[in-house]
Amino acid sequence: MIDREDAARGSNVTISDMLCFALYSASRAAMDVYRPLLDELGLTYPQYLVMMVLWEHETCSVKEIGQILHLDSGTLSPLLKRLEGIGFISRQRRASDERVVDIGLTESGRALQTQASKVPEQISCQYGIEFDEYRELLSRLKKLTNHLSTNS
Amino acid sequence: MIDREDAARGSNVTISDMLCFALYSASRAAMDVYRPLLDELGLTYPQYLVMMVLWEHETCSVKEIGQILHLDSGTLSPLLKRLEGIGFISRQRRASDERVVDIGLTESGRALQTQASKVPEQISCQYGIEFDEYRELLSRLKKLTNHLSTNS
DNA sequence: TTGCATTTGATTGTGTGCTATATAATTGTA
DNA sequence: TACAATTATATAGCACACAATCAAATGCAA
Repeated sequence: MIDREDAARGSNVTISDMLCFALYSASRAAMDVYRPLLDELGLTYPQYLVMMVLWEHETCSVKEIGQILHLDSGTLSPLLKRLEGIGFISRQRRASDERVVDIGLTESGRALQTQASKVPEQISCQYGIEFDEYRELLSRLKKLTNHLSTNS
Repeated sequence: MIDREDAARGSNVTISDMLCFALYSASRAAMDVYRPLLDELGLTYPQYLVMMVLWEHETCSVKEIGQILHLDSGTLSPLLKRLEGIGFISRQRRASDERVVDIGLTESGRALQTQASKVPEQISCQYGIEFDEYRELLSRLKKLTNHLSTNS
């Protein structure tokens, strides 16, 4: 927990001291690195995330995708519609439970994985950090996110 | 730099391995913690950031705010207009260089700082990490952002 | 002095991401 | 069996965030 004294000097906290702002900036900077590579695939970053989920799982419900990516249906429904419109996914109601919409890959969507498989290696050399540090940072971020998401 | 072998197995990279996704999730989780507190101030998170800049600097040009927050004028212009509409800031063209718009605080905007000064202390106990770790993470994130922003 | 290059901010269009709400379907309880 | 509670998804509205473009103003070189 942050030092009580530091917190007490709340009005002296500047933007540089804010972990939230550092996360916000780092997140956008990382997405900036992805953007040109994803532009070549015809995807935005959130669309790429959904494709990553489907390349890994082949088929998911909207709810499952939402749980994996921490996105709610208000965000996912229009996003999935756009991906369907582009032709990378298919959407269909589950016969056994018509509340559920199953999301699957089309042939185009599957084929895109070949090109997309180059993205991680293209990205990895741009982070400029050693693999150990990458793993350490990844681990701390996951822990932080889990904590923030469950302690509200 | 990430291990070449790991990068070569690019198609085996899952979302859990992605630093970018970890940043994206952590950023949104952190903003989720701010939201109820900022709702009480009548501010969104990006608006709060702008107010933080102005509480620190009193007056800034649009360009300066953009540089501090890494936001461009396409994002800032409507955001500042909304803050002006709420009555927390004023906008006015600089007489000596009419390309520049100076952003200042109104009395309401200044007064808001008193309430807002409680936010950091309210937030700090929710991160669930020791102060040393907070500082360490902050430092690594800044380094990463600087690296990503300058090596493209 | 003039004209081109550059800078600053604004606008438009698009894609999220969040909140609130609506609709339809399933589950659970009396 | 019937109805209330719950679940899943979709829609609407709003606030960004980015790209592209435009207009106005300033700076600089010839």
